[in-house]
Amino acid sequence: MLITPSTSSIALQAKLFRGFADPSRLSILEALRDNERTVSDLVQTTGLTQPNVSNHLACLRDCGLVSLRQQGRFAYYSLSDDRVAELLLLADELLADVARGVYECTRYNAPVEKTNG
Amino acid sequence: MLITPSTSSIALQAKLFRGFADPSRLSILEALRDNERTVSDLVQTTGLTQPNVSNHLACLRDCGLVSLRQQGRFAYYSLSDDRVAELLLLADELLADVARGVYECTRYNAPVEKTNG
DNA sequence: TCATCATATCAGTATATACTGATATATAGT
DNA sequence: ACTATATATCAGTATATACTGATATGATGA
Repeated sequence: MLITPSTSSIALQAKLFRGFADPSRLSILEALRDNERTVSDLVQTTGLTQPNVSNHLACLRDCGLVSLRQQGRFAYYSLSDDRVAELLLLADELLADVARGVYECTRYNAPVEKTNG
Repeated sequence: MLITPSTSSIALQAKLFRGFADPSRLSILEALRDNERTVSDLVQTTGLTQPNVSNHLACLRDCGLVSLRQQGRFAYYSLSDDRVAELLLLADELLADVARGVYECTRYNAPVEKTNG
């Protein structure tokens, strides 16, 4: 896209939203909504592989959405800011009204989800 | 990722956030924040090509983030819900505090931006 | 030191998707 | 009907990135 004076802040915002724009990262964020969790906690909760969870956590951390508290062998992750949960909540509410539209949005599908086999 | 009872709502939310998670779509949403706009308006404002703008608008519309009012040859687009603007605002505020982290997030780059040439 | 556990990182692959250029559709004016 | 204008759609390409399996790192305990 064209580069304008305000482009960089737009790009930043897009990056921020990309933190939320993936089912795996979202399920991690959801799991962190009430409690801090270890990586293996999150692996159990989300069903993702451990490297995958770690990778998403690194992204979320780089982007400032989650914080890390290291204790011995364990890495405790938590939401870094109340507004992360607020954004999730607001999205929930918006979704309640536009859900039908989102359901029918076939233009950009979520990544294909593999069933066992 | 693993499919659980709550997966589908997570997937929906991820789709919703993907509407916001692209610089081009964000600049369109920003342009719509105060006024409804025609497609060619948006082409001018964003510097994107017309097919590209139309494509993003179709996505945003399918996902319920923008509304269309057709009038003759012109298509007037606007934000479909106040909460879309609210989400943008909340992200702005969050960004103000985590901007440094987002800047340094090299894990997932924004799509390469082409300069003239 | 050796084994185990928790987590992070790496290489490679497959897929999703943002973009362009060409073209189709539709409306308005002459 | 013809032209111009506004927008949508299509085919094709390039890139970003989510994922897996293997491996590295680092802490704990025997």
